[in-house]
Amino acid sequence: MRHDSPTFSPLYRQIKNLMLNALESGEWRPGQAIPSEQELAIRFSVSQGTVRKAIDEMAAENLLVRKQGKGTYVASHNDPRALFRFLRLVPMDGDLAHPQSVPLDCWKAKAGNEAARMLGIELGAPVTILRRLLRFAGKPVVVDEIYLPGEIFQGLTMEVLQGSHGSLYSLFESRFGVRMIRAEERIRAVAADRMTSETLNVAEGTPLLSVERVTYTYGDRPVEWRRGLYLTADHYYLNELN
Amino acid sequence: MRHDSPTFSPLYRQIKNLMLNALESGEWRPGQAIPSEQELAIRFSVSQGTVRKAIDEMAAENLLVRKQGKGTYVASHNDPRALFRFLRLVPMDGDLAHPQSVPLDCWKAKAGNEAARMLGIELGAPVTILRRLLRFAGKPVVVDEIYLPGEIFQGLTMEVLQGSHGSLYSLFESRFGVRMIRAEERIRAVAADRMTSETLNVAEGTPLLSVERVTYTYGDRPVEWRRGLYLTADHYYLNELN
DNA sequence: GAGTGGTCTAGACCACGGC
DNA sequence: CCGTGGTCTAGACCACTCC
Repeated sequence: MRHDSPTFSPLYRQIKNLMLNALESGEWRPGQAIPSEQELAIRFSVSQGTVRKAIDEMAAENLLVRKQGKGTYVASHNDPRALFRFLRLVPMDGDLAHPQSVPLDCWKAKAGNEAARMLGIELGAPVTILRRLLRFAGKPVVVDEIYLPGEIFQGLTMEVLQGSHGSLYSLFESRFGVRMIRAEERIRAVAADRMTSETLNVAEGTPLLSVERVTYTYGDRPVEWRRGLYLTADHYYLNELN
Repeated sequence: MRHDSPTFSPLYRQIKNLMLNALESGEWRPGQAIPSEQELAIRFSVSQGTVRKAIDEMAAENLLVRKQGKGTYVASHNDPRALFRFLRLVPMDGDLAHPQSVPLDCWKAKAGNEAARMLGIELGAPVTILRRLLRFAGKPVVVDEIYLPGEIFQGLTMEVLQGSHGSLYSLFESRFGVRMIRAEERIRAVAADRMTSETLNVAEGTPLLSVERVTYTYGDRPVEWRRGLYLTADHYYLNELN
């Protein structure tokens, strides 16, 4: 019998979708182990090889992490290895000390034209805006302005930010149940304006990297829009092309 | 019997290495089809599944391209889809016209300190230096200065460059048998100097993206070092974080 | 030793491209 | 219709982790 359906999708991909649902619904939480391949094979009534292929894809997408001899785990931004997955800025003298995040400001507003388009929300819908500074070895290097859909990030305040210690995405994951899984960055070179130059302690007009990022969660839903200005005197943005 | 060897490598990876040799030696050439999975299984005396897993990895690394129903092919920079694999600059108004490469200058020199380090060659070894301009829709947007090991790229002259029509990497592949498979880019923001500002037709001091790239061929051997200056008034550098 | 993921095999069948 | 890659299965055995 031929299979003429134009929407054909192989079994392992259907299994993958079921597993994505388990992640999205919160049945399996970041940091926790998911059931063993054998258990999943029984649960979904397929062979272990088919489950395996589904997990393979999800591991390649950084959704799951396999650990031989232990099990398969839901990826988490609490994992320190995840920090530099989204922050590609590297010190020129390989000083790998973690940057320090300093919240500058946090307020609520209504989505403007651009924010609404980027976040896929209504014009005028509530957004939370956050400004923060990143210090490397004490020196200010990055200023970020971050737009978040107000509905999802209710209760995000300066107090919450100041009480948090890991990365922002780690906080978003733990406190708001939002896991960032993919992002697009648009990079340009700009001159530092007055305000930014003061924050970064450089001359006005200094060339800076402008990094606009849209970040997506499960189902390719955009949940963050941010613009970062990077001082690249002692750092560079590292990108691997494969 | 336990396998205590610390250098254990699974069968499919050994097969992969054999196949990498076939690529490196030129037995299989860019654009051509490699033998079928069944033939390879017989040739290497393993099951088809094991060959499959080797090919899977190489396809994921963009070394091979699978085409269902036809066969598996050696990836080639002649393939138009390969163009934007290494050029991440995108027009702000989605104008997808291919950029035009204009060679400006080409001369031979001896490797300085930095070039020698980046290319992994001796200080003073011969290098070929190439300057070229990239135009998008007629407008100058990128100036590149490209350092190539002279030994590998013997016979690269302005005439050769002007007579070539595809991408540079396409030329390198066809004419010099050098296939670029991976690159690292270090990106910073800089101010346009006098010469660059004239070439790009902008004011001196205009912020530009400085993109330093080291490109590697088989066996992680560096074979190109280049510095590009990108005008990001009407374009941006697009990076996908996964 | 028990349990997990990782490898390898052999065979059946499906989807696709081209003759 | 054939040959190609793509999927799915069932089972054996290996490597790693933890108790």
